[in-house]
Amino acid sequence: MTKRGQTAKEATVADVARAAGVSKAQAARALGGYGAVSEQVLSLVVAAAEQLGYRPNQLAKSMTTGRSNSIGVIVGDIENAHFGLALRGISDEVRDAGYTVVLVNTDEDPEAEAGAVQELLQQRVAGLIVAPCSSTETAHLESAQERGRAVVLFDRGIHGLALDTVRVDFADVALQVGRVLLDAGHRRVGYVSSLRIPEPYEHGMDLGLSPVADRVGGIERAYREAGAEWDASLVKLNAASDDTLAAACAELLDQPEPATAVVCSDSLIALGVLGQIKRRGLRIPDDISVVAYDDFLWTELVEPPLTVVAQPVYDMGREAARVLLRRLGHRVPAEQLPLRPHLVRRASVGAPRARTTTGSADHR
Amino acid sequence: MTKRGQTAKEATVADVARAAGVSKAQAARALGGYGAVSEQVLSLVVAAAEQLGYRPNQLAKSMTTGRSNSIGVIVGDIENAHFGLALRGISDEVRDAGYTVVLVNTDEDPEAEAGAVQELLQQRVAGLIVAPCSSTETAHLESAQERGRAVVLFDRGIHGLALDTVRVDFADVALQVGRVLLDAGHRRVGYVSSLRIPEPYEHGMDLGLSPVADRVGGIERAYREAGAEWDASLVKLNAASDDTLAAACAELLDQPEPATAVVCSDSLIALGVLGQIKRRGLRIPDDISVVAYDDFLWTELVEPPLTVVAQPVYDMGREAARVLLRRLGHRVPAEQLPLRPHLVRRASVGAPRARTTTGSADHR
DNA sequence: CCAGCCATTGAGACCGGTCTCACTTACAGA
DNA sequence: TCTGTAAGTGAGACCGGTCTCAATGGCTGG
Repeated sequence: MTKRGQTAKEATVADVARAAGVSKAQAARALGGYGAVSEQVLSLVVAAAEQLGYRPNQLAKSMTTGRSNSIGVIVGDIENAHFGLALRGISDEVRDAGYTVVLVNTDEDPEAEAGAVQELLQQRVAGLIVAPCSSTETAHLESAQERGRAVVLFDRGIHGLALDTVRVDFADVALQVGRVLLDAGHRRVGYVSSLRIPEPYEHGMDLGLSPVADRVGGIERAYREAGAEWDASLVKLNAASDDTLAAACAELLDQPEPATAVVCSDSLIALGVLGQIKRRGLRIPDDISVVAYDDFLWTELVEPPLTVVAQPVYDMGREAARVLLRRLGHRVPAEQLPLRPHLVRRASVGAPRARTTTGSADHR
Repeated sequence: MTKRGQTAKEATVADVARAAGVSKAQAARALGGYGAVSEQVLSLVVAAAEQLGYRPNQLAKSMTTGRSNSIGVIVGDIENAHFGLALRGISDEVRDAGYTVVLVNTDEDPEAEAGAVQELLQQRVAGLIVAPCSSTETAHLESAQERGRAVVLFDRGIHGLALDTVRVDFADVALQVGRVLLDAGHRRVGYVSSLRIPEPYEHGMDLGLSPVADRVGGIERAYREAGAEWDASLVKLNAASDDTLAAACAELLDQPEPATAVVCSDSLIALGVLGQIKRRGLRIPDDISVVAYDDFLWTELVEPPLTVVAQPVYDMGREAARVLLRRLGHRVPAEQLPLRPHLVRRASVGAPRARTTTGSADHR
């Protein structure tokens, strides 16, 4: 019954044709469900295929047709639940259209990202969904686009690139975040993100179409509109590793005039920041207030529950996949999934501690 | 400079050969780095390739050589940080050997899993790493094995299948967990897992080489050795969705003699169980003790910090990849990564509440 | 009864690489 | 000078599908 040979050669159309006593062309037609095939030939071929355990070779199919059935997904860090969930959305949506997902993790490294694009293009994926780790180094994406490959950007857009981008607009919700902190009385609010940027953040710096731009901009605007002071030096980017994150926290917390509130750009950052806060023995929200982006289950279970900005990550993934599929000529629902973030107020934001103005921190 | 045509035909070896004025065979040799090629031809070809923007077609390469450069990974739920992290390990290890990862999410559905195996086999992946969602339905994995494809099982093994399996041995640590609960005075300890099993759990049921078997077995053994009572009906499997998880929690908590401790099979389950506990207004560890498998950052940040069994998930992923690569004839470090789990005692285990023996729950 | 149309069929080219094989040429050793 | 060896080269088969094209045969309308 079962072949013993380890390198069991797979049966090919030619094998099936031979077994069924018809031409290769006819067997291929019967198997592939195209062209004209008589009942008789059909059943002969189907029986032979069954008997030989024929399984079409997707590689050969892709090669001849030029159409691939896989799409490439490039993310900075699958460990990040944000991407995990998005990936799930992509995967679910794309599967219905008959595609599989080739995943590459870049560790938030632009070079690795460029390499991944190359590799996936060589693998002739039908299209690419990329969560770019840099808003500035984009040559590889442009080149992919130029080669006529469908590319969809996820989360982060890039100015001046005519690439489809799926991202949610954080302007409003970020403004809300700013106001919440402002109203609570905070004047020194930190922002921590893993976004790659060559230099430290400054006022009005172009962060591309990154959500970070929206989010920082929103807070800034809230303060500006209220005529309140806003310190851009408390925006800490490049916190992609444990070390850099720790450094960012140190800069925010271990200074004469520490931040009294910190906004975390995603749940992974939040986890790290929370750890740093805990290590210093600071209490939330008495000593420091915290707001995080992404509403994952655990944010409600920590003490105190975190005030967060919820975003429909799963649907964002689906939407990215839909945009891509559309570009590939598939029929997908025309309406766009509503991708609106909203603020979930819980208990991690409070009034800043009354401090002496002498500038010497009094904790620890 | 850049082609305008959208369907920009990619340059082929033949194109390069023509441009360089050499034969296709020579161009291929120069480009592929095999066979004998003179300096002169080499530079001519390289220049021509450069100029045409030649990019090898991985599909064609795989087809002719029969060697694919992608490996398939099938998991039940990428959303689960456990798999996310493992995937990362796999991805990192495999990339060094020049492979990419094709990922399929099965939603813990055995049928979807079987379909995924088919699909990936048709795509001619070099090998498969599967975290099987069932310990009983395994025909698709056997068949893949029989076809001479390398298959490595992750997390869950299957009795009687000669498949390489990467899993950690939980026997010792599970015994520890059992003793900790026993010593704290618990007599009714629940276990919640998403493992698919046709019927409810019973004493001595064969759960295959699933970690759940180890874990439940360890607790059971601790109680047996101490001559203490152990109620197998408190083992709740099949809790793969929000609903089934809620149902399992209801069965454990909303009964005359509720469980006084609950062990969560993974972090996703723990998140769900914690939510259910919170909803009921129960307090940890006063009203109920909790132990969870997988030590993710958030488990230390909840109140109280969770007592957990830590396992080297990332390394497990790497090890699975290594086993697979070895099977594919690659050289990888011979020693096996040590995959030892250990108990991290934090504050979520305490003594069960003294209860009246009348059997009426007094919470709420 | 014959042209015309259509369903069915097989031969063979093609996709873009790899690789075998035969052939040429250069050079070393005898 | 002759032979043996090795490097360099090109022609063409091959992988496993798809698809074009021409040929065949049955059936219909005039």
